[in-house]
Amino acid sequence: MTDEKKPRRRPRSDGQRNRENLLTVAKAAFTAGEVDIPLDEVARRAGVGIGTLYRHFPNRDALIEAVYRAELDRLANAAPTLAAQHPPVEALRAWMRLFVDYIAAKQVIAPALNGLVGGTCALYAQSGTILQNAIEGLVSAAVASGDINADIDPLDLLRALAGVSNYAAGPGWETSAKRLVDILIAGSRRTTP
Amino acid sequence: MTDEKKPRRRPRSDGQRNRENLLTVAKAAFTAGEVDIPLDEVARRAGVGIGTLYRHFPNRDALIEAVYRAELDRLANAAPTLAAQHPPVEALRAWMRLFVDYIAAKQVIAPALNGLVGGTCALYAQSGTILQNAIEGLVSAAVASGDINADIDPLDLLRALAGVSNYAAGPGWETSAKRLVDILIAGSRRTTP
DNA sequence: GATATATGCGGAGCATTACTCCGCTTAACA
DNA sequence: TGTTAAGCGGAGTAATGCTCCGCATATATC
Repeated sequence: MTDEKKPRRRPRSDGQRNRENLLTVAKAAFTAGEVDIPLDEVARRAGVGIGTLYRHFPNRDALIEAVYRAELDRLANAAPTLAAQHPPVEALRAWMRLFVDYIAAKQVIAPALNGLVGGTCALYAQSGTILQNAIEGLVSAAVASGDINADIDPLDLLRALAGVSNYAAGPGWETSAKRLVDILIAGSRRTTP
Repeated sequence: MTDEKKPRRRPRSDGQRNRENLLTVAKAAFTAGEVDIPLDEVARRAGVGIGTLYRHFPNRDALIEAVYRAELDRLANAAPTLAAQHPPVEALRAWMRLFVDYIAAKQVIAPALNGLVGGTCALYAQSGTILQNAIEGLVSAAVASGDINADIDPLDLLRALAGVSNYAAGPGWETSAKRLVDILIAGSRRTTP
């Protein structure tokens, strides 16, 4: 049934190079706040035709997802490291702060999510899974150690943070977001009977 | 300096009626999840020309803001009532839950915010002020009564809730959001020394 | 090297949609 | 009932997402 044909040829080198160029240009544009940049313009800056762009990324969302996938991976990969270095609750706190830092520094994830969540939730669902797994590991460890409540849904924490990042604006935003991290942690703590 | 000319005539009745129709249709569409509905279609459903739509609402954002302004007002107006009926912390909790209910029932605020926050933050800033005032009143009362921490920024709570509403999806969302309310309240509580 | 061919390139062209412009209509006022 | 300006309507414009298909070229074979 699964008639997967092994590719007979190696992928063409120029194809991969163009793909890289497109991702680089798109990431730069999104980071600079040009979330609504016309795709023609992305193709032009990358020095390829519009057709090439659409072959690599069948629509706008696909391009955006590809750009952020790498970023999200890096964020997710930090989770195990932190878990190894800190006690559970502090690892969770550290990761959440890292999340904030990440958004603050790059200002990349938030604006992109905005344009997407409305239409195709699929993107968020797919990319989000990576982050979900990351935070779930941290939370379950903290639950196991008895530090935080068992009925915490890790996704709730993630959603709250992502939400705050949406409205990131003004200079005081970052400290405000970190305050929220502390509130969330405190609110998740197991009420010592 | 303020050369405000008193309008010489009363506004035309059909003008107001058309405006109402447009708002009604737009609200219905947005509530039904058709956030990306073409404006021509809105005009058509309202039985007016596209030109009429654009005279009343110079662009898409203006229409969306007008639709939600009324909703937000109702939400904000509930705050004083709740404050009169409950002790401070419970009033705050009740209002936050109401916020969630509101979004859950209407599914109106969230998808609209999505399409907007990215581009023009002005809308959120303007409409948001209404909600900001509402929650600030509740929070400061709870601070005054000594129930919650003084360094809580009401906006943080609001942002977290709004954020969760952005990713509202799936059946279990509402209960999840209410759990978050409790987490936020618990995390805001003054640590009794 | 030379040849064959699949893989990838490129941009003209189509469809959709936000927004404008201006002549016509009609409600408000005398 | 006549005058007038506020308001109506939709054809038209510009911008943008996306498709299609002939052409170019990197890869594999001899």
